[in-house]
Amino acid sequence: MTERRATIEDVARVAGVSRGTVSRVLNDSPRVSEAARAAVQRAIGETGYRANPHARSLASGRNDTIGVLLTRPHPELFEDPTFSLLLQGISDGLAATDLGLVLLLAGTDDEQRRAARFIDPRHVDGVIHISPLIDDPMMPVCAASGVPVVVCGDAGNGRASSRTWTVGTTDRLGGYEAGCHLREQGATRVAVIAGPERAAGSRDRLLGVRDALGGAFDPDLVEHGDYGRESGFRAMGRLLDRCPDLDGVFCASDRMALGALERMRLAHIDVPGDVLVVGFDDHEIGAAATPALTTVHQPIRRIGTTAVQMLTAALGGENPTDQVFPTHLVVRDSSVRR
Amino acid sequence: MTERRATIEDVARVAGVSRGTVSRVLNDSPRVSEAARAAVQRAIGETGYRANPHARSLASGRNDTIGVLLTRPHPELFEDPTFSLLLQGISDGLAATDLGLVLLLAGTDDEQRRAARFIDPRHVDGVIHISPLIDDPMMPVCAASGVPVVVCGDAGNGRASSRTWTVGTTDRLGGYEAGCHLREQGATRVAVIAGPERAAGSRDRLLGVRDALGGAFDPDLVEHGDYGRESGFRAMGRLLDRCPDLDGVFCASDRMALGALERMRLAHIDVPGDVLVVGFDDHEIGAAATPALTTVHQPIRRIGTTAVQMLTAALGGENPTDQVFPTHLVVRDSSVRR
DNA sequence: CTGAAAGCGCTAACAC
DNA sequence: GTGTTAGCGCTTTCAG
Repeated sequence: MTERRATIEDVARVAGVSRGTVSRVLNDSPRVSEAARAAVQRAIGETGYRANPHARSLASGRNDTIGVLLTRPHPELFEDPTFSLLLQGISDGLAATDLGLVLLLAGTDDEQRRAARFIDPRHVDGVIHISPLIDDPMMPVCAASGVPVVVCGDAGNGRASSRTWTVGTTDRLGGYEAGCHLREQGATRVAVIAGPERAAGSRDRLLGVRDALGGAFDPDLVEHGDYGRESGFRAMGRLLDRCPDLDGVFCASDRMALGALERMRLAHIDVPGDVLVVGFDDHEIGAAATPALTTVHQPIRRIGTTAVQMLTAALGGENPTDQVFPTHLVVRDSSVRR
Repeated sequence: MTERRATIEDVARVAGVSRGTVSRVLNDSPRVSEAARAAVQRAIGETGYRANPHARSLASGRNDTIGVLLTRPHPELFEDPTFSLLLQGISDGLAATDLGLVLLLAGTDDEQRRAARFIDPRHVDGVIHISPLIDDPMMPVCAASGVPVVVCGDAGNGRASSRTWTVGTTDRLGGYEAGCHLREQGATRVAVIAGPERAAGSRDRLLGVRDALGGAFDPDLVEHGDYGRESGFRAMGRLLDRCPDLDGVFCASDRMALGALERMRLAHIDVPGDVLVVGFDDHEIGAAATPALTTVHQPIRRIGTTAVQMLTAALGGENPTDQVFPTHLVVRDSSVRR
C-alpha cells in the first residue's frame, strides 16, 4: 500500500525498452513493433502499472473527461425521471468513447463555486449542461473557461461563446400542439401549470400554449410548479380556487399533470368529463395513470446521446450543428371527451 | 481565448518575486511577508491566473477532490429522495472544506469500468460510497486503489481494507422495532415488502422484522421491490393474491409503503382498519399521506455530513471511528387501530 | 522570509 | 521503429 506506484520508467526497464516506446504503446501509436508492444504489455501486467492521469494531462493538455453540469436544486433534480433518462442517454453515448464522466452539482451557491473550479480546460475537456436556466449563472462561467459546452435545451440569449452548441426539442411547438388539441377538444377556459419560472424549457412550452390559445389565453390562469407531482397538486388547487369552471389544463410535465389529476379526483372533478388534461414528457407513469394521460412526447434519452456526440465532435475539432428534435402529441384518455 | 493561460511564472514576474513565493502565497504558508503576499495577490488579479490542477496534483500528490460512488441503476437512484438527502448532507459537509465533488456513476458494467478509472489516488483523495450492495463489485476496486473510502451503510463482510470506514444506521434494529410495533398493535399475519435483494440496508431491515416476529414470521410473505412506489404497489398486489387475510405490512421504504397503500385502496382494504402498515425512512411524503404513515426514522442527511467529516479526518491522517446512528419509530395513523 | 533548483510522471518532437 | 530529451506548471526542499 505504501509501496511506490510503478511509473512509466519502471515499465520501460522491465520491458527493456525506452520510456518513449512505452508511451507509444499506451497511446497506441502505429509506430511500434509487435515485439516491443508485447513486451510492454507484459511489463505493464507485471508491474501493475496505471498511468498517472495528472502527468498525462499536464504533458498532453487533454483530460479525457467530460463534466455534466446540473444546475437545479437536488430534490428537484433527483426526483425527476427526465434527468435520469438524460443521464442514461449520456451514459449510452459515452459508451462508444473512453471518456470519463463527472457530475458537477451546481444547485446552490456553494456548489456553484465548487463546480466553477472544475469547469476548466485543465479539468474537463467539455461540459454538457443539463437543465439550463434563463440567465443561467453558470453560462458565463462556462464561456469564460473556454471549455466547449453542449447545452441540452435553450442556451439563452446570444449564445454564450463560439464554443457553445445546443441540442433540444421543439418545446414551444410542443406547447402549441397541446394548446391546439385542447381547443379542438372543446376547452375554452384553459389553465396552465408551468414549470420553474427560470427553466428555459418551461417558458417555451408556456409561450407555445399561449400562441395556440390566442385571445382565449388567460394569464391569470397560469401557475408555476417545480415539475414535481406535489407542486402540480398544489397548483391545481390554486387554479380551482380561482376559477372553478376551468375546462382544460396544460401541464409542463407529466408529474405535475398527475398531481393535478389527483387534486381533481379529490374535488370530484371528472377528467376528461369536466376538465381536459395534457401533460408534457411522455413518461411511463403517464401512460399508466387513470385516466391515461395525453402528453407531448420528447426524445429525452436521445438528446443525451446526441449531446455526447456533438461534444466529442467538437473535441475533435469539428463544428457540430445544433440539433432540435421534434416533439409530438400522444393522445390518450385524459383529453378526449368520451 | 487562444491566449496562453497565465502560469505561476507570469505571476512571479509581474509581482517581482520568485515562483516559490507565489506558490507559498497560493498555499497560504505562514512564511510570507505581507508585502510579498499583497504583491502576489495583485499580480494574480492582473494576470487572471488560475492554478493548473494537474501540475499541482502532480507535484503535491493531492487532488483536493472526493468522489461519490453511486452503484445503483439510474432510475432507482434518481427517483429516490434518500439519495437526494444523502447528497445534500454531503454537500453540506463539503461546504466547510475546499474539496471538489465528483459523482461517479457505476450502475451498469460500462459505468463501472469508467468509474473504476477514476477511483485512483491520483484522481480523487477519497471516496464516499453510497448504497453499498451485498458483495458490491466496486468494493474490491476501492480496496485495490488504496483510496480511503467511507461507506454509507454496511461495508460487507470483513471490511475491504484498512482504509475503509462506515457510517450508517441501526437498520436491523429499525426493522425490529417496526416488527414489534406491528405485533403490539395486534397484527398476526405480517407481510414484508423488502428492498432490492442485494441492497445491504434492506437485508438488515428484513432480518430485523424477522427477529421481532419470531415464529410468526412467514418467509412466504416476503416480496422484494426496488424501493420505489410502483414496486411497492405491485408487491402488495402479489402479497394480497397469496394471502388475502394478512393484517400487517412492513415496507423497507416509505415510497414502497405508499405504493402498498394505493394498492390496498384499490382493493377496498382499509388501513389501518384491516391492515396495519409501517414504512422506513421518514420522508415527508409519508407524513402527508392518507392515512399518515407510521415509519422508522433515519437521519439520512446527517449520515451524509458525517461521511464527509470521517473522510476528511482520514485524509488528515486520523483514524475515524465508525458511526452508527439510531433509528426510531415514528407512530402515525397507518399502524394504529382506531 | 525568499530565491534557486530538483523533481512529480508523462508526451511529443527530434534524431538516428 | 526506437531512444533521447525538452518541457508541461507546480510544490517543496535546501540554502541563504
